[in-house]
Amino acid sequence: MLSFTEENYLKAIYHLSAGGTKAVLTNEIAEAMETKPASVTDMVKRLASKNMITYERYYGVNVTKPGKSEALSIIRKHRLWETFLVEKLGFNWDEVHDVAEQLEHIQSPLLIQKLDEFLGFPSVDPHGDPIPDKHGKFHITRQIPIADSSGKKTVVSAVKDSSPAFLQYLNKIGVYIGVSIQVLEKIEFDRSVEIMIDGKRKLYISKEASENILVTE
Amino acid sequence: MLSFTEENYLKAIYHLSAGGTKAVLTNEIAEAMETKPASVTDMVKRLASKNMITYERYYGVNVTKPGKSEALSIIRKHRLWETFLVEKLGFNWDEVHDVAEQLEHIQSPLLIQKLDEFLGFPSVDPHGDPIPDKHGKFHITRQIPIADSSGKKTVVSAVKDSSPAFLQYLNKIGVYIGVSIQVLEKIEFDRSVEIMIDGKRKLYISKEASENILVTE
DNA sequence: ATAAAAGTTTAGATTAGTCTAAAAAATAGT
DNA sequence: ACTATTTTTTAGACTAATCTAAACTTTTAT
Ligand SMILES: [Mn+2]
Ligand SMILES: [Mn+2]
Ligand SMILES: [Mn+2]
Ligand SMILES: [Mn+2]
Repeated sequence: MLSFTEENYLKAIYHLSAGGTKAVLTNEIAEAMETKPASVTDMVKRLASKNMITYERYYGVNVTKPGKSEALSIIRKHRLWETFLVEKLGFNWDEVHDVAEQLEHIQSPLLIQKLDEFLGFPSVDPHGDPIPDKHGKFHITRQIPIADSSGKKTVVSAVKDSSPAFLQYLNKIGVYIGVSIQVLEKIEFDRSVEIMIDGKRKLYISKEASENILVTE
Repeated sequence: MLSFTEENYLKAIYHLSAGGTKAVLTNEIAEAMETKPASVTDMVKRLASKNMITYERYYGVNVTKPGKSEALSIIRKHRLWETFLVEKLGFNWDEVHDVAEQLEHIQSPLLIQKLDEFLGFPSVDPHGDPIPDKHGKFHITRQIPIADSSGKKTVVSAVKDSSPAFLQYLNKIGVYIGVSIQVLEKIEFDRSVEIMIDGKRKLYISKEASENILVTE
């Protein structure tokens, strides 16, 4: 049984490890968790003693198999709750993250099973992120930033940055999951991109914005 | 901002004070919270310093106006979540309490507003308990144990004990909120009661059981 | 009225999670 | 190869929430 705080650390570590594929450093964790490195050292020892990660002094941590499974369960809950908030309660996609950060810690397998069923076993959350199934499996669809797309008409399938600030900007310019989008021109000077949204609105977006709007290749 | 633990203490104190009407003793709180009296003394000092209760040494605590409002908000959340679990996710009424104990601590006024709306602004939870509105107001319908009812046909409107053990027994004998019920005879020997359920099933229930099945007078 | 019992509080310790400051190890630069 | 910088760890302290054991009030019973 992990505590609330341990769950948050483990999830952050899992994300930083790119799905458990690489070692994660103390300072990275401290930055992600907005705590001090000294606190991280304490916590990684605790998580290591619970076999969620392996820890080697001065080197970093790796997520173990049980750690991955635990992290995926938390991510599953987070994304199911986000889906519930948008699909059933009528939240906007920029309002759900903080509430889901709380809801993801509720302990009840029955609740998650019933919620999943109630939502019709969704495979992606409101930001286009995949929802792991109860065994931690999910489809990794190749998603690329629009700037790297071919220039043909495609469809927005996810956003990389889910911060309210970015999502609210997307609301303003009419970009959402499922909208048609086409890259008309890439400006060499500042790497900004001219796009056509929904086949009718033309506008320029910054390099940063373009890197956070993803389409399926 | 109260912590998770402070919220639980405050709610217990509010319930023990019968809605904020009487003083509550240290040992009562310790028993309700399954902690030791020494821990309660510490906690009531904290809650008093946050103006949720007033505390007088060796005498007990009283819930303040802001304390009542806070407690009612937690109770509102608890009962809305229980209603959600039963009405929308298909939980049985004996499965919801422990999950609601967790969900009641989620902090998001928007969430509760939207949940209330999604549920159609319910006024009672799955156990017949009233749900306070956003201002903490609720209807106190006079509910009495069936044994004290007139002997005419009435309708079960609430249960006093919401423990899984009791609710599962009620499931077994076919008693639920809204079922028709009639007291046929009160046995003098052990105060057990013969009842007619749904106009067709006759059976005996114990004094204890009869005291926990409530009808509207 | 005094002693015994019951109830409550204080004192001191423990654990989780955090911090600052200092020490130690790893890395980079000359 | 040696020094300087960066990164990480340790040591020691703090708060919230808990406990046990001892001390103190209040209540009850003779
Ligand atoms: Mn999120
Ligand atoms: Mn998301
Ligand atoms: Mn309940
Ligand atoms: Mn209830």
